[in-house]
Amino acid sequence: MTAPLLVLIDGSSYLYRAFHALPPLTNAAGEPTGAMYGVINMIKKLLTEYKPDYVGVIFDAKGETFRDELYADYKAQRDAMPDALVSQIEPLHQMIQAMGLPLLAIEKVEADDVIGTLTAQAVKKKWRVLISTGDKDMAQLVSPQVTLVNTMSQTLLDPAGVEAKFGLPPQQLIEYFSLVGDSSDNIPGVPGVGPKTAVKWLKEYGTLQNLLDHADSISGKIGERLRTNQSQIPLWKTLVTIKQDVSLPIELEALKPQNEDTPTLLNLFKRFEFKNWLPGLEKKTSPTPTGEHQTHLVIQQSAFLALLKQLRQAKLLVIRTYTDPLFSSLGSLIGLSITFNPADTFYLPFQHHHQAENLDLEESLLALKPILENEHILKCGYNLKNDITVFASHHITLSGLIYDVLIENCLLHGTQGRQDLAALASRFLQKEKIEYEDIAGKGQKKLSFSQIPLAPASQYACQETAFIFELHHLLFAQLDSISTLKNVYHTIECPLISTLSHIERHGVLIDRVLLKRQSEELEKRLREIEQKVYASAQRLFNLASPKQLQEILYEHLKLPILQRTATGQPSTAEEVLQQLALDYPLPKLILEHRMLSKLKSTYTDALPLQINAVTHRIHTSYNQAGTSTGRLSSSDPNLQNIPVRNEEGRRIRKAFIAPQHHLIVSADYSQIELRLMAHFSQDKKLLAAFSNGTDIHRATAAEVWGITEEKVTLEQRRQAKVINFGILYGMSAFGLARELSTSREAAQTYIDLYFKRYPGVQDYMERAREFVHQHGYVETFFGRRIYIPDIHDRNFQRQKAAERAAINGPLQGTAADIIKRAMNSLDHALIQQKIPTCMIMQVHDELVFEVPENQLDLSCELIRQHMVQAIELSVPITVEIGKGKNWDEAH
DNA sequence: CTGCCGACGTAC
DNA sequence: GACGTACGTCGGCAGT
Repeated sequence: MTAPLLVLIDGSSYLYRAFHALPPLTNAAGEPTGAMYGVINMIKKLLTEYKPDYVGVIFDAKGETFRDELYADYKAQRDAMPDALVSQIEPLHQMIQAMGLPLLAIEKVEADDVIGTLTAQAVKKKWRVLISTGDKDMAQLVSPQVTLVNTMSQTLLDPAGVEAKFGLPPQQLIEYFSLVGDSSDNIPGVPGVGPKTAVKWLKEYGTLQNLLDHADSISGKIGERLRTNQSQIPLWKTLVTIKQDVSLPIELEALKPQNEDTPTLLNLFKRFEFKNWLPGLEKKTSPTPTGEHQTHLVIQQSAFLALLKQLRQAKLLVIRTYTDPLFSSLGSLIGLSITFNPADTFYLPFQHHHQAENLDLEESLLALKPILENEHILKCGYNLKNDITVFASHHITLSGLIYDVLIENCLLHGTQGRQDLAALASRFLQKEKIEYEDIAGKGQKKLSFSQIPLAPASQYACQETAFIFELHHLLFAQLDSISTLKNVYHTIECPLISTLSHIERHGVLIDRVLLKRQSEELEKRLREIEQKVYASAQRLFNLASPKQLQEILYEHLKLPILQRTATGQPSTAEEVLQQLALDYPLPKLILEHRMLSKLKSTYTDALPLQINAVTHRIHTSYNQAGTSTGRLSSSDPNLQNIPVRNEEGRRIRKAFIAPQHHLIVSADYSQIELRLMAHFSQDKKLLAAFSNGTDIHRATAAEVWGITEEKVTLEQRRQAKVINFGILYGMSAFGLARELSTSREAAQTYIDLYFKRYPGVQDYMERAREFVHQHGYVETFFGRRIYIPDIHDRNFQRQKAAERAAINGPLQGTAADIIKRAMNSLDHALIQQKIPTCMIMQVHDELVFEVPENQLDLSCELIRQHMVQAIELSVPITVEIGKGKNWDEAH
């Protein structure tokens, strides 16, 4: 029987070498991956070649070690680790652990000393040891039982090898390095003494001590050097000696390789796109088990009753409703899938077209209602807002709403990539979901859910529910480990789900007739402009086509090309046409046409088509998981980009009306992001300006131009406003210059002056940049993370853009958190106090309400209070409230 | 006919 | 190249 083999891998040394030796690979998301790849590749080779009985992968832990304490300059020559390397450490550790390999990173102990100690312990047990490192210092550990291997250069070092390489046996290497020094650790040794001299001396005198005892007899300049440095040599010796007796929190026997955690490893390899290793792993994970969970199609009354019994005892129910897309969330329930353990999933058909096989909808819902409304039975789902709305239309208030895997994923992993259930299942469970198209078909003959035969429908629904259960299990464990995110989930996002459902369901009343009239008027004006344009250009063409317009302007009429689009085409964007309009007549007409056709196509024509036939209202959809910063987005239709900035556009808002005896109330946070900048930066001047309640743009103008506030002209105030907005977005001199139509130099002067007056703001920006480089995300006041993966992009411009996103992120994100908190507490208060005021829209820093006339003052006061109380900052929060018969008047 | 992308424009 | 976050419409083009 041969002695057990222990392989010790110097992870830090390889990580560093791989990072510098390999090309800077990244994945599609821009995360650097090269060093991880190199290290894992090396480990795999090593394992295949030596098949060790025990393995340890050792890394330096963060922080100082005894060597730093002994010698302040230890490794002082080394640059700070580059971000692109730092970011690879954590995932690399995860991979190694997922491979089942024991990983050691022990605080205050260097990897070398851990390796030395483990080696000594193994030698005592008569094990064989193979140390895999790129570091030549380790040669001092070599003995008949201990061999060194440099896996990158494929060289082995046994005692004979050491002798051949250094000219000395391993046991003399410590004294050798004490004399020669080690430039990679910033240990100088004796200046002037290199390998040759050191070997000569040690051969002649045997030991370092004997050499020092005879230091006087060494002649020449080199002898003098030895004598002057004599006192330092013991320190060098301590520093270069690898310790073999540190105390370790682990036994040698614990270094047995464990089973590989294939799913986790597969996740990591997928994320970092280590594609050549995926096939091997995928073979190991069992193929998608459609039969893994038992699906129960519940059509018998007896089966339904038995299920009810089990549901009542459940702690957590995963549910998912199915409706026909035509009626969407306001429509009625076609079926319901439900599970309390992923091994058994149930599908309850209510309105499928095979009528004989449906459960009775009314009767079943009546029986399910107490369970669905029971707050103590927690509910879990995917995009629960939809399910809440469906149940609400059946007079069921889904309660005990805790877990939405869509939102869990969004908080934990950001909004990158697809977030649909199929994508999450593939990404986190390595399971492929049945495509909806596979059961419903596509194109013309696409079936609505109620038309799909019962068997595939229930198979599909049960699989989804089982996946949601498993995803929740996985994602919640992650969420649970990050208390700040868990807090954001429970205090902000989770209550917001039902708040949004309320807003969407209530909808907004629209004056259809007014929009119709506006469309007709716009149509007329557009025709007139078109005729003029065709006359002027001497051609007929499609004004709405940038391509055709570009041909007319730049080829036919030969106007100067002032700017090009991202793809290199001559631009016809507004800004460019504004310029051209100064010298030519046509661009001005086109601009007017652009504005009017935008209004018509996007608003006056499109909005009426979105009016619900039953409620006569528009029911937008708010997406809670759609933006990186935590803002909501709105779609179908988007009510967050209704025009307001010019009179022409504002007419659209006149069509957003209150019903009889009601008014529209609009409440918006005043300068919320600049106030947050004041709070985050704690800049004295900015704090003071807000505390004094002065006009912030006027105050900024006064600071930048060095005048008193009274002397600020309207033009200066306007420019200061542009500067303030630019600051929030990290705008450059170039951007500011363009915005103010001034020179780059002048803009740079403004920026310099701004930072001089508000130094705290500059500090804030620098802190944000630093934070994002270190963590890959930034945080809001309440602890939400805004993930900025581009910060690791090798493309300089993208990295700069990522820094700007990092500056803006905490401001935009905290503002989003604040208004969400206000929405939740208002929604709750209005329901609790049975006030018939309804929240009907959110536009980032504005909330819009429909208020009965007789409740006006009370409601406005309530709204203001809840909005103001949503956060406590170093500066006051102010809310501006307007009222009117329509949204335009309410401003 | 359908789906995707670029260009443009609207909001905060 | 140069200002952060969204969504909708249109034309154009490649595919069915």
